[in-house]
Amino acid sequence: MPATVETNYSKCPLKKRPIKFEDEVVVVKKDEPENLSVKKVILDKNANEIHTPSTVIVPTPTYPMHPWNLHNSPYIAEFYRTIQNPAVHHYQQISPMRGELISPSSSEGSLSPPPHYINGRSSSVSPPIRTEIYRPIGMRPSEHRFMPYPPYSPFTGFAALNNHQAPISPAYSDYSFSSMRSVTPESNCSSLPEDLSLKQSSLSPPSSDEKICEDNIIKVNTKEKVPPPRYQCPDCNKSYSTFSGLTKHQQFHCPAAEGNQAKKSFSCKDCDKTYVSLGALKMHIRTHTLPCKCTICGKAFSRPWLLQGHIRTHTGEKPFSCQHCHRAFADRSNLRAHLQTHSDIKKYSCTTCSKTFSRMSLLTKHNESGCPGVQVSSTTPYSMQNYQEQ
DNA sequence: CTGGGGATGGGGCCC
DNA sequence: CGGGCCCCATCCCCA
Repeated sequence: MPATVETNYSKCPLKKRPIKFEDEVVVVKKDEPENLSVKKVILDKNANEIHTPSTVIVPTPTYPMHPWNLHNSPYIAEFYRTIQNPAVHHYQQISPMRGELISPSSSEGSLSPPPHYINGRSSSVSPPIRTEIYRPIGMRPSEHRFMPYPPYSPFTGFAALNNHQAPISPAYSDYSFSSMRSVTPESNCSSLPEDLSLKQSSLSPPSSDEKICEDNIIKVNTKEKVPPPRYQCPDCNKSYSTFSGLTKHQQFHCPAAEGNQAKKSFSCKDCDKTYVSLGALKMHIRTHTLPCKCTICGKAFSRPWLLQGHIRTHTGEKPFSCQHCHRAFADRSNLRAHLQTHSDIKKYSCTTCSKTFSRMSLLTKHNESGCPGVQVSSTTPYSMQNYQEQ
């Protein structure tokens, strides 16, 4: 069967993200010859073409069952099968390209993970197409510890197993490969058997609290906790709990790295606004698309919480009340402005006549309307330097 | 004109 | 990376 490359938008839940399919893996149910239904699962031959470290999506209860939900790694695809078909536990894998059996026909049909995914990175050499069994024989779906919650990265977990190291926590919240870490095996647990596939079951990947011992019993170590990793900036030694935090710091904040790298800018195509991050630009684009619509009056807003505040104008809800006069407000900012009216010391003062104002806008008006001591130019906008905060 | 309330926009930060 | 939240700013309106 020739490899085909297909761009398919129709089944992509995100609609805009094409999925490339290259090969099919045909999986035949092995131990029930009377039921030779061939289960076709479309897999990506070369997972790293789709799963760049930044685009890996971890299975969630929301849509773990669809092979087209970008979870089309062999792992996820097999996971999809086992969950969908609780009766099917045993598989053989047949290469559709060569028509040959590519998995050992061990009675349990489980395989060790392909080296292609070791450490979550693809190797330069493409591996044979293989799939994995996650649930051991006889285990009911409800017992399946690889149910897709909490979020679990099959790449990280199996990568660790394959390296004979303690697996990564399924609950680990940072899915990026850069964040992966490993720990050495516990002393009272020997390293993993050379080939997990020869053992009775290939259990679903344990959490970081668990160790696989030689008897394949997963032991939970409640004492030993892997400390959360810190990501340190090599330039200023500031550390961050997430890799993305460090990246942001390096890109935009690190004074030591100033000038080390070109600062990226992201421009809006609908207007001339430019932003330092894609996220900021995306946020701005919402001000054009206004995706949040009020169901009562139809007015549209750029962000959900803006709509929320607007809906309060319909309902009359005022959750923010002044502790001094108990007057209630629908918006926290307006309460804050109101609180200024209770303060003897006004926050904003004119540097020229020393008159104070509760709000910046009032000081602005004061200057624009002609502070007795200042010459206001009609062409010069009011500058922040014209006032002093108290 | 001034002061204040109401409504909304947008950047930044944290999770 | 996105959502939620916070904070600041601004505009409009009214007393």
